Amino acid sequence: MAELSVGSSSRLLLSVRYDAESNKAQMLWYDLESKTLVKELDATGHGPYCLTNVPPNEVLSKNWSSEIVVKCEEVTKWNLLEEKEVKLTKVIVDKPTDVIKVRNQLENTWESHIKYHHNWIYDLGIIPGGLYSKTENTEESQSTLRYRLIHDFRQMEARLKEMQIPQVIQEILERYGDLMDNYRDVFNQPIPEIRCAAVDIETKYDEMSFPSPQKAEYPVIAAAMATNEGKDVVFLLREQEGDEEVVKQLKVKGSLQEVILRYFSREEDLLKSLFKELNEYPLIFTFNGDNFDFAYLYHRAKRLKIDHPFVVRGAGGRGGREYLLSNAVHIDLYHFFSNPAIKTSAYGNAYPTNSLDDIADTILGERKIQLEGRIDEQELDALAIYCLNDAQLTLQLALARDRTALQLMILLGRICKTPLEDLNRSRVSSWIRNLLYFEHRRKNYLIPNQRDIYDVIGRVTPHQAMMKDKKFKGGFVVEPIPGVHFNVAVLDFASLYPSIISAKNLSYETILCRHPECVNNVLGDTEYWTCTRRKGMLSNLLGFFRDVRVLWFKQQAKEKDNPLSSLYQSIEKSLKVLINATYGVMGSEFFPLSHISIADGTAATGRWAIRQIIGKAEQLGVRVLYGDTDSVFLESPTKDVIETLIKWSTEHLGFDLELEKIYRVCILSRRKKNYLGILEDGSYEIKGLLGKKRNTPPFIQRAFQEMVNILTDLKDPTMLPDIRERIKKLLKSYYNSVEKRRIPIEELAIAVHLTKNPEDYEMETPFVKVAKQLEEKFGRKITRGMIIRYVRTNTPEGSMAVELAKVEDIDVATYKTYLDSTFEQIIDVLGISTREIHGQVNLMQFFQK
DNA sequence: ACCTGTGGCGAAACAC
DNA sequence: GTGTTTCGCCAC
Repeated sequence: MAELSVGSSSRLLLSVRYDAESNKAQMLWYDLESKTLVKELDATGHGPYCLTNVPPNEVLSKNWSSEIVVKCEEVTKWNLLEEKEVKLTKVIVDKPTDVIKVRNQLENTWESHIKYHHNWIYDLGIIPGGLYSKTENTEESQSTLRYRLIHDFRQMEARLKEMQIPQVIQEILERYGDLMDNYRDVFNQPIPEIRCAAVDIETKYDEMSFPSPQKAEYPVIAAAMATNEGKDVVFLLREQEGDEEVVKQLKVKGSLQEVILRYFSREEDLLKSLFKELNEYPLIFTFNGDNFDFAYLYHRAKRLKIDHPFVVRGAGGRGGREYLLSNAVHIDLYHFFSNPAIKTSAYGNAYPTNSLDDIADTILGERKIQLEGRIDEQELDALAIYCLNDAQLTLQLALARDRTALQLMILLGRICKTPLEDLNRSRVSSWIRNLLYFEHRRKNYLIPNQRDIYDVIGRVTPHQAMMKDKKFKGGFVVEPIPGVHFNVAVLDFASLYPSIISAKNLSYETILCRHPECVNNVLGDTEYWTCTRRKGMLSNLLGFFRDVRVLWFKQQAKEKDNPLSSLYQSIEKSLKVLINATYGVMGSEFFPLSHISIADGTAATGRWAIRQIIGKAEQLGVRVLYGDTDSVFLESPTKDVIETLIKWSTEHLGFDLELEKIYRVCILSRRKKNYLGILEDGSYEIKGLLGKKRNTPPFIQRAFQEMVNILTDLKDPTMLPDIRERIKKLLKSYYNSVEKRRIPIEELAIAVHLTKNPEDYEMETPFVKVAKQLEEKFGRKITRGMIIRYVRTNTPEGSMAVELAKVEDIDVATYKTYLDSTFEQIIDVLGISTREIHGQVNLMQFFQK
């Protein structure tokens, strides 16, 4: 990254907040020269406001309880829904909370629900995470920001010239000229090195319960700070001796590391020293700091009556509080890594739980240190190593693989105009909302209330009778043709839903529009139509993101010698996250800029498209064996057929169909969303089958794996009898092991991820019973997010926690039925019955005799 | 205050 | 007994 040119007078906008003390928006800059945090208050005189259709004099003549209305201004906005200019009153108030008071007094208000610091960003057109430099001209600084975005797309432009094939980009530029102009600043700014640190603490605790951050009744015994400057500090409580700082070589992760150890006899001094050190770094990472470490430190400091560096935001409750730092930006990586959009789109759902241990294992290949005995009874060195290791893992999570996580956060922040502090704590719907709000403000469009959208479009009844607790119908799943199929081609539509939204011009202001001529522009065979007169904002943005990602960033990211490769990989991933989530948020009742018809119409068009392909394939004489939402599985199609289908799709449907893969062997059971596909090179894909699920006992997973290994030898139908015999033999030995109780307890464990606290379940399932048993027996609080491991037993309760059960307790019959159902999904297709394995003859053999 | 969606399978409890 | 509901986990 060093070669990227950024002047030393540049600053990176780490975050924007509302500062209650000054009643102003506050910028938190990272100064590239001094490498420190610089705070700056808004100097443009911007104030909180909302819009209303009540005329200014009427607003002013209302009997406001105090001096909350500063002034009223007439403003003109474009109403996208109504397609007309509207004159509104901008009611400017003193404090952000006054907006609520105004909203409660006036019948119609707009934009009153937007957080003040977000509103400030939209109004000033600021890019959070962007690189800025101070402007020379201070004349204009009274009313505008004193910074200018650094335009640094020289690299990209040079590259375009060098390649001499800018046609693709040229096409994008022409189609999305306005967006391209506005987003290339966002896409082409480098991400400079930022000084940062990660923090972790340990406390004393009670026999019975996990330390409560709100009570903070036990002393902090250790804190560790790992930095990206090679400086690691551990703060330790050592009551008997005097305070001391030593530099010591400690063995962390198998290697000797130089660590600064600070010993304190008083906890107050430990905390003061930690807080002072926290001030030295502009960017601080924690793993679960909002829910534990920083919450604990905050309450502990209050209890001990010492100054603390925290700024607490949020009301508490289920959403929890946010513990910001007054002189740094606090990023809680737990929020980021547990965010479903990040988890699935950026990390491919790779980590099994959202614990530091599992995420570190998946991303870094390293785990937490396993301690023997209680944390608060360790030798001081062992405690220091344990605590420091957690802090180092946290830092590595943010910085590993070319700073992937940090880059993703900064880029998503830039694209979605969301400050880092908010981005890392909020979900994808907030990001997309902020992005769309910013675009509205940029174009002077009125941001509608959700009610306005429903008033104008009307309350359509989603397309067909719905299943209960579903708002609309989703994808179409083809009834599979069970059997062992050879040479199966899988064709699928490239990002179908985003393509539909883009190609069919779906957006809240274009769907079911009121122009008479648009009524004929229907979506597939649905009742919906979209506008032919104007381009929808959502559709345009999504199309732009998709095209620029596929045509530019994905291509460029592949080139290893490209200095922008790492940045472009992160941009490509950021765009993927947003593209993948857009259809989902459109179907969410909480998303303010949506109407149910957008999601319903998208899914309906998807069903139409896949049915068209199925019809065409059959017309070409090819059997469709299976398909799900955007894919079709074709039985031994010729190259010609595949090419014809792909061409036909582009020409007649307007969607790109692709040959995804060819399975040498594809085993389809009678179940949907369950199959095994073996590719030409012998690698395979298991989808949906029980043998792959995380809550299947390990020994069954292993047995299933062995069966799959046998199946990968399968090349043609003549080999089936041999394969059958090998599988029968394998399964018999597994049933035998279960019967003889030769499987270790650990291998029999069923692992279930709790989605609620045990007391909140309506049904007393085995895992709920076990969770409650564990709470009673060990006095350990079991909470949502934890994993319960249990085995099925002969005891009256029917199940037992793994750590309590013995081999004799195991209910052999239950495990045999588990084996049955896991294997039945594959073997009945092969012509083997479970009864046959159990030593009984099946019907076919009976008649053959 | 916060929150992407629907379709589908299997285990087990619950309702009758 | 059966049918329905709740729950977790997965496909897309």
